[in-house]
Amino acid sequence: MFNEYLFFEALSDETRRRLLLLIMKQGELCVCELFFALNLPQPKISRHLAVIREAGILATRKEGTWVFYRLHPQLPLWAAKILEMMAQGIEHGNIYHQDAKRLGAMENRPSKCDI
Amino acid sequence: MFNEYLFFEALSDETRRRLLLLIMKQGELCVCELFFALNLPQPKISRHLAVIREAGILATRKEGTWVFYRLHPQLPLWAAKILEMMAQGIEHGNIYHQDAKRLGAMENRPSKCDI
DNA sequence: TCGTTATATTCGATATATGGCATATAATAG
DNA sequence: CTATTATATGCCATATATCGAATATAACGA
Repeated sequence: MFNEYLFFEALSDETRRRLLLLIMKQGELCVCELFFALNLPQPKISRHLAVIREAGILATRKEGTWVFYRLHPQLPLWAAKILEMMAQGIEHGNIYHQDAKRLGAMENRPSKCDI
Repeated sequence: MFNEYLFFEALSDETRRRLLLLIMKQGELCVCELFFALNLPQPKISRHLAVIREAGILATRKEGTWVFYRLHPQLPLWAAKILEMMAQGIEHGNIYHQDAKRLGAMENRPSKCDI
């Protein structure tokens, strides 16, 4: 069940907030897209995603070698609202804009493939 | 100006969430009341309050030797809403109940003195 | 099978946070 | 002034988080 301690811990790191904002904006993203957008070492992305996932905030879906992350469907309402408010409050920061921009410039995105 | 990094950092510690919940519920509390309610060493209370205050979440008012803490009046709306949702999401936990109970049992509370 | 791509994990070093205890400061009363 | 109460801070030990680099795993195609 959902653990408030892990939830707030997950939000306390900027890299994790960057990941969350992108995922929330796009609905679902695979690791390589997040990796490309944030322009950080892949193991770092992977580890931070694991922290968010283990907090119950993200769910995953596998498709071949890709792993897609999305908001967890059973996320408590109050937690979902906090994430919404967080996005609203911070999305105007430069870092988040740059992430979105890089993602937009990415070619051959798995999300956009028709399989 | 308000710093999102410090804001989420402040929410990531349980002692600080306990302090915030009590202050939000009561409107304003002095350190000795929070100290009594949480039943933790006074320096610990003081330092955690400082973290929340330095994050721009709390404002203080001095009255003699007492220092009263309340939500900062210029808290951004999105941040205030996050605090509300946080309270809603976690207030049913045992720890928070016990804090409120101890506070209720405290005698000679500065807040309740007529000066 | 081997090689490639995508993702996750381990390890060890370093940074940051937290805690306890003692002490400092500040305000007030006598 | 001194003593007392309320609050804050300094110092140091310890716990926890984060990082980079290397490596492991997993799925797929040739």
